[in-house]
Amino acid sequence: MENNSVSTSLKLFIVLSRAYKAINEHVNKVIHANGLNPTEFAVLELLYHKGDQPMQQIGGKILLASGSITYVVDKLEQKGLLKRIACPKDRRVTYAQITDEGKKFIQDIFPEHAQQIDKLMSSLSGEEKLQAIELLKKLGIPAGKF
Amino acid sequence: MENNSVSTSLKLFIVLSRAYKAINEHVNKVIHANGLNPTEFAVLELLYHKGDQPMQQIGGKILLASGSITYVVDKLEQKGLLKRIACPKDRRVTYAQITDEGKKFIQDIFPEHAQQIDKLMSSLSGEEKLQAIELLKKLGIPAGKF
DNA sequence: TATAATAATTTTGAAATCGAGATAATTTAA
DNA sequence: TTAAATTATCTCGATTTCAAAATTATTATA
Repeated sequence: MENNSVSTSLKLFIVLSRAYKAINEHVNKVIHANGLNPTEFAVLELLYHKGDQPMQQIGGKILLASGSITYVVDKLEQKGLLKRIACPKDRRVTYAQITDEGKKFIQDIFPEHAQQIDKLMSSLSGEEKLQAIELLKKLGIPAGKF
Repeated sequence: MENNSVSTSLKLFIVLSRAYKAINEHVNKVIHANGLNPTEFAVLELLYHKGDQPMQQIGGKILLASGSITYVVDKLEQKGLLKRIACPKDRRVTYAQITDEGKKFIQDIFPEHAQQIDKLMSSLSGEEKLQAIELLKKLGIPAGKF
């Protein structure tokens, strides 16, 4: 049974992918219906919940290449949902800052977003969700080692 | 605590996304190093493990728009890893079939692929993996309801 | 049997993402 | 202090994906 661990891992990989994609598909629909794509939403939500961010850090947090950040921030700036702020201490750095309009947008959208996710996860009990969180935490972190 | 369920679900959504992306990032690197992109690999693996598939079904199984299937199948056909077979019973339908070269490719790649996934998941014990599989199964399936 | 509705695939144009290189600013080291 | 290395952002070209429309084939209906 040396093979057993590998096939269990493969199975886990498959159900992980399915679960992620299935849930995301629905979440993305709501975001899209509100005129943003998932990446734009992720950036805006980051700024809303975590405050101003240097462009570069955005890339690290939502896993996006530097060229893509410029693109997404452009889009959001064109829509008036964020603005660029030059850093006074380091002129290489530009901060992205959510605008009042952006805040209003997130405030309008977020409750629906959160509730939809809750609905999509209603097949698990509260206890099961906590179990899943613990297991997935373990799974997510150590991948950096390889 | 009416809010508690929602915030637990949000947390689960976040760790699910992180785990998926973290693992996928590494898996994709190996695939890429072998000259395919993740979508091409998914199509080829599907054909290898499940046999010939009508174009349309491929889209359903790996969650891809019809136009994208044409594109990916073109790519794989150009690389000699699959071929199109006209359906004799319904001339609207085209089957994608893996070639011998394609089979050889998967046979070469798959063990490394599987072992890498096993490594990436080594932070969980066998028992934990089985738990995670059960929980994620529950999570993945019912999303179709919404 | 025609006609209309449905279905499968392809085509097309636009959007999103990446990676590599360019530019500009800062820091380190000689 | 100058030169080299590093860092942050942006630009550009290529790839991948989608959505909508076009094409071709089949099935259902009048």
